[in-house]
Amino acid sequence: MSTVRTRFAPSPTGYMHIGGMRTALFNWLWARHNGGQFILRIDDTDQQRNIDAAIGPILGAFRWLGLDWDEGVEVGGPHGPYFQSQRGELYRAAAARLLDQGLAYLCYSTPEEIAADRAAAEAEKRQYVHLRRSLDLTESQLQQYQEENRPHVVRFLMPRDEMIVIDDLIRGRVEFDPNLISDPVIMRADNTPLYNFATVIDDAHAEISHVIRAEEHLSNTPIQLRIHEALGHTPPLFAHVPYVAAPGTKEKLSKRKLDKYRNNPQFKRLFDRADEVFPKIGLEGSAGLDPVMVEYYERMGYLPEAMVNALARLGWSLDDKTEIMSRQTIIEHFTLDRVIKSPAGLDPDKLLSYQVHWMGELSGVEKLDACLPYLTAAGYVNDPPDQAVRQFVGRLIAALADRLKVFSDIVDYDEFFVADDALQYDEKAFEKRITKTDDAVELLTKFRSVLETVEPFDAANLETALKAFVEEQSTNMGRIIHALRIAVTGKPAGPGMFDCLELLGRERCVKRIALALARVS
RNA sequence: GGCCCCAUCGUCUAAUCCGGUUAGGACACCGGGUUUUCAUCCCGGCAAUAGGGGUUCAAAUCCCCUUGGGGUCACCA
Repeated sequence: MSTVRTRFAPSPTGYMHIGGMRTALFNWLWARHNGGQFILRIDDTDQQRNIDAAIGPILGAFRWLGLDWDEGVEVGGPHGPYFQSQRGELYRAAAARLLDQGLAYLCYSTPEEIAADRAAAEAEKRQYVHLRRSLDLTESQLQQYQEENRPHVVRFLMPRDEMIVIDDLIRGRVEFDPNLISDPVIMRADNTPLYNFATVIDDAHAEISHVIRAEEHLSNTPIQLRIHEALGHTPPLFAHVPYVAAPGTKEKLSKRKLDKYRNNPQFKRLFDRADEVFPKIGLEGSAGLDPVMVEYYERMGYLPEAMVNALARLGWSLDDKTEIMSRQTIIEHFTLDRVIKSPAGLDPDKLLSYQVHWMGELSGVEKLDACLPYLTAAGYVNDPPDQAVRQFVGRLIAALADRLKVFSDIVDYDEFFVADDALQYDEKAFEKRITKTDDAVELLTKFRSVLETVEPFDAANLETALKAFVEEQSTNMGRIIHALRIAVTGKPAGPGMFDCLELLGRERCVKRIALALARVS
């Protein structure tokens, strides 16, 4: 039994797409499930200028999600280098071999000639297939061209004799007619390789056992299969996973359609949230980080556990009911035969429900450490936060409980950090609960005096005090508690009222009530 | 357009390979309960085999056609 070796080979584009991440995850999962290796290679056949900036966010996404790689960029390994741009010799040698054996040929057809051939075919309503004109060149012509240094590419000579059969691990048996496939260019005129060629060399060289990739590569597979054979490789097994669709659609999720997604009801909420949260923490908003990127979720404060759980469930299931799965559980059960064939739309609501679950597994300290950076970035607390801040935020997080769904939610609770006279009020709620509730002012005024004497000033004791107060005034909780909440926090919703009071402390509560009272008149 | 892939609740999916389920679960939504608010939590409800032909005692499941969606046809990856 040979080892399972999978790979993910992103091009250095500077961002990590959600769909690509899901494909990477499946590769990683399959390797881990089988105790094999996962390789991270960079497909930069086009020379890249700022490679570090271009791969940084990609590696960052892998690290965030905890997808480690056994060989590849940064970690090295026995099959390096792991940048295609540094493997030129390998490709040139392979091309030379193919040329020697007559399995590839120099193609001198100019782009104009090819365009003309294509136009002619179209005019006759015939399917265009590359004409192999250069095969008809005489020995002397070839020699002459070579002496002239005439520009040429190398084309792989597609064997036309039999149907190409792919036994795809996900899609089953798929057949292609080679007579319909043009001889692919494998080396450009500048002697650099094309993807279809480079990937074959690299996969074989790295002894990749399973090529798990997006289904748009299915039509490249017959070519790659034949190139593998021509080179004498045992081809890897192929598994083509469906693409990830935009929420509620069957359309492939694409960064080029961002503007359209702003009108997608589910995505719209994510964009809006980005515009709300990111500027507060010194980022650009949805124009800089959008929900097609993995980084969006990281910056927003989603948990890697939630993301992995959600991504794994996109096109794969464990059984008929298991939804919540840890990384270990997923690794244990992940198999390619349970990957579905049809595209799946990312569902932000479902992602959030996983998030709520995994957030619930965290300890207070873990939440604290994750929330603090948001508060310092927003300027709500000192940087670095001192012990008093840590303690206060820790208590706030405890009071927030399940209300904190993603870490960045913490910046919504500015009322616990701003100066009393800078408190923002929800005007509608203020009006309803204070201005237009006839005895609110009176009750607030009286209860303020009570607050001045409550000792100790903690939630339990405050609750007792308020109950006694309500009884004494022959009123009910509802008459005062809402008014109190608005007066003290400015908002109609939030943590338990008594927790809010305790958190703020006597002095601030008393002052805020006075401030609110002053607003009425 | 050629070639290839796909098709179950609004969404993610189970059951499809190997025909027999009241077509199951989750998210969302709606209703109820818990809660001082919000959030959580608990209970209940709504809701699907794209259409048409076959084969069969029996079809979501096998076959064919139609329709719809998607991918791909580069000196991109």
